[in-house]
Amino acid sequence: MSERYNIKETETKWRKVWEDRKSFEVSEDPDKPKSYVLAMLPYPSGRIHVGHVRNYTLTDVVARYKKAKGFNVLNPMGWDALGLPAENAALERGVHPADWTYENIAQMKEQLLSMGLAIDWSREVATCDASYYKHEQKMFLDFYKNDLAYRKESVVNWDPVENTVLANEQVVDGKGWRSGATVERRKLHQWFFKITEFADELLEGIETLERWPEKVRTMQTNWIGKSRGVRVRFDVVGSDQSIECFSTRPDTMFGASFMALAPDHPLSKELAGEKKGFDEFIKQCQSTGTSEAAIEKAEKIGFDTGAFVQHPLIPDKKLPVFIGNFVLMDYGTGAVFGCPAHDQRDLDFARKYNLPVTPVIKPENIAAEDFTITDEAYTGPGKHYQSGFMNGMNVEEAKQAVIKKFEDEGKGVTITNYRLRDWGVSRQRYWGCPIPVVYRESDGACIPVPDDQLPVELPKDIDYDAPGNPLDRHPTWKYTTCPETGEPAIRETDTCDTFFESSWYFLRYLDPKNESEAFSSAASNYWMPVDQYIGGVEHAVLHLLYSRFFTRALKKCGYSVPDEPFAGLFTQGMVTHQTYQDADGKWLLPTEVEQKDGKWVKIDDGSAVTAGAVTKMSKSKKNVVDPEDILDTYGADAARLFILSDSPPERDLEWTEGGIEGAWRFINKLHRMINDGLDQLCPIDTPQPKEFSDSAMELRRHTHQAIAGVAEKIEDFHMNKAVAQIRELSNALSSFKPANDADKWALREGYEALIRLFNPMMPHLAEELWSIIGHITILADTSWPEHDESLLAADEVTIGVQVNGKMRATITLGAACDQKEAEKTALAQEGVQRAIEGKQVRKVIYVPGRIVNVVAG
RNA sequence: GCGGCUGUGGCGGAAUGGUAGACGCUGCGGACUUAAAAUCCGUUGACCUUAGGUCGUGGGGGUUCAAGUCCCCCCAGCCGCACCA
Repeated sequence: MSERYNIKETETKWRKVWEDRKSFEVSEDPDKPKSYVLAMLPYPSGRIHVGHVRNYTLTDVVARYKKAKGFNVLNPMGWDALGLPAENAALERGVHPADWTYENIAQMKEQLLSMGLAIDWSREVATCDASYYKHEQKMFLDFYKNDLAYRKESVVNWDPVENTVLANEQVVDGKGWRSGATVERRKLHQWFFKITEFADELLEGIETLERWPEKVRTMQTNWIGKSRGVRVRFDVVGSDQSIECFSTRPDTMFGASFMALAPDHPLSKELAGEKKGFDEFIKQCQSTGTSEAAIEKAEKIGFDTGAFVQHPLIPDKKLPVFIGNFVLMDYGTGAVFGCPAHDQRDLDFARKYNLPVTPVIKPENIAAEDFTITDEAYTGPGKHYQSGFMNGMNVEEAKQAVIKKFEDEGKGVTITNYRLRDWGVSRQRYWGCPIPVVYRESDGACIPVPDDQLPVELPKDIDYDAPGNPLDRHPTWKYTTCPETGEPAIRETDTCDTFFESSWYFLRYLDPKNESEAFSSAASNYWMPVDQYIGGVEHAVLHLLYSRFFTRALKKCGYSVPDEPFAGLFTQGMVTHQTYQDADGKWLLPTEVEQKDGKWVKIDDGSAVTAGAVTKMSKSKKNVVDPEDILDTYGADAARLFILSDSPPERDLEWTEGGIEGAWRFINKLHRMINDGLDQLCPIDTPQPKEFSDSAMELRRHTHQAIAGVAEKIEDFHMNKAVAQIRELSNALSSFKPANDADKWALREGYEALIRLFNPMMPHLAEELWSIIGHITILADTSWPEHDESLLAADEVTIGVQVNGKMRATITLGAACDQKEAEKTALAQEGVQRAIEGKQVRKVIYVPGRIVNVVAG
């Protein structure tokens, strides 16, 4: 009997071997195909969570598999180390953000190391190192010089809890994405990146991202929000003012019955500011919440300014001008014309304020006199009528015609409107990358810090005793001189949004020791783009859109990068866990409860516990497990196996004790099976026998099917199915009892394949067993096994026999069996005979290897 | 409201239009043991007393020799976007 598998000792041993041999360190090798496999870099919070374990396990399977398949695999790791939590720790505990961050990195690195990941740690990067953000500052200045970064005063999203500005992408339902505080609007001088310059390219690029999830592509498309339309000028009656409207449906112009301005439209106040009730109305608009629920319920209300605009196409028609709470200043021009017959919102508004409803498009099969609009706007296709020169045209023709008329008469222009806004990057925080510009005191000129003075480093000595940005209060840091004139100057005290760092880190990994430039063209040309990127879907628009902007922006500045940074993207599901509450409703940790006689109780006092919903692991609900405990108790391989085996990677994974124990049992079983079965294997390197028994051939078929199947499943990210097939093969191997030397050869072939197949999932165990069965090489350097195509198909197959589509029997036929014989065999079956009794066989359908269906009636 | 995804045993989940439930978890029975753990063997969709059947992939229609899979119409859950002109 073999000794029990000593997980800790064995796993540590193999990690040491990989480390000593630098198994996963790579360099550019033009003779080998490359594969850049990347996991989203973690924020160094101090401890890894199960979501990280899932992310890195998936990445590791791909990396190890690709390596075995002969690719030169780059699989790096680093730390997204700038950001708010470090400053909060500083505030709460008085530790310096840098110290806190580097300690966390050290701790988390230990934890990651214990997972046995095939990472090239020589390329490790921490974004808070000046050696990292130095290059970032250079990029900032390159953007500035190429007109991709600019500074302007603008209304910004101010998070009152984090005391900083947020980008539009970071505001969710009117609340800060991290703090949850209701965002305020403030006017500040801010730095922006001109992401809108690439709006069209970013949109078109989405088409090329064939290996991205459809969901993410849709989200980005919606976020960019392109719409084609026309901007039309309406002259205000009795004034020399005019108002511009954006419309995607200018063809409905003849049905226009009012105009609505945004409450904060400059003309709103000018046209109606003196009117009674104006101030109250504006106040009412502002008090409407921005939450989904508030918008859903918010009634469309308007305020009649009393002013009119001239209809641009109908000389004697004037439209009343309202201020509408539903009109957004941020979108289009902040003014819309209302065509109630063909827009539901306009119809609701028109009914409320008794405005005319004039239909101008009707379905073709209805006569004009029979077509009326009651409480539902008509938005379908049809022909125009009551529309002057557009009469008889369909929607598309009418659009063309009216746009041409506007353009000819100089009343309007075709424009493309985007929802996407430029990316505001200024943050009033200390723990970020300093924006490398100074402002000359004499004239306020904005002067870039010259390259040779980079990096602009953060000062070490800061205090958090007062609210606000410590950089701004620092006694000396911001006082400097103008690099051009030597006059006194003030440094920019805003730092960059931390999404800056994550927008290009995958390029720094390519060349992390390079001091003179962010990365060399040679490295970029060899490794880029990332072949497989893996991470959470929560970055669908933020990080993933910013990175796509970055490659384009860098390219424009002369850097050697492809347009698209990530050729393949995989978004993993969340890790969930059951929740537990005690009698008082207090949340309990999974480690505080146990199941006794089918009921959940508290371990310390046996009191009753309510087991609740299975939800995403969260600290507030305490339904978390600490990966370190798991790695410590069951080892890395068991944790990795469980994470891969239960759920498809794109779906949510429920973490269960039973699941991790099941994985652990399988690992022990494999170890036992091979240790106990060593004497049933032929010696290593025995030549292949010429003859095999039927049972050995069957075993070999299992083996070769698994080799082909597992590879295919890993490539398709069906890791759960790959694990299932590995288990099937192991079942086949463990029940095989060799009776002769050829059998022993077949069994060794199976074991060797098995070990190589599960190596990407359980690399420690795989190395151990590989060595136990006699190899002196290591698996990390061993190629993927090759399958023999001729062994995949069986000589005989068992197929079902249906009568009128219902299963009645199964028969075993030779692989080459023809229709006639199949028919004969099928009809001879007792069950088939019973089913066709008294009926006439009309037809027999035979699909070789699949089915026989007897049609009788 | 718009867009997307999902719906299969007690549970997680498998099924190029062709034997529904692979693989695993749980449960049940048994072996080993003084006993337990571990391990091993058997069994585990529902219903009909059995031979053998019947029913079963959220619901309803349809196409087909054959539908979990394709088409149409619903329902439920999750996610994203949203007064977007």
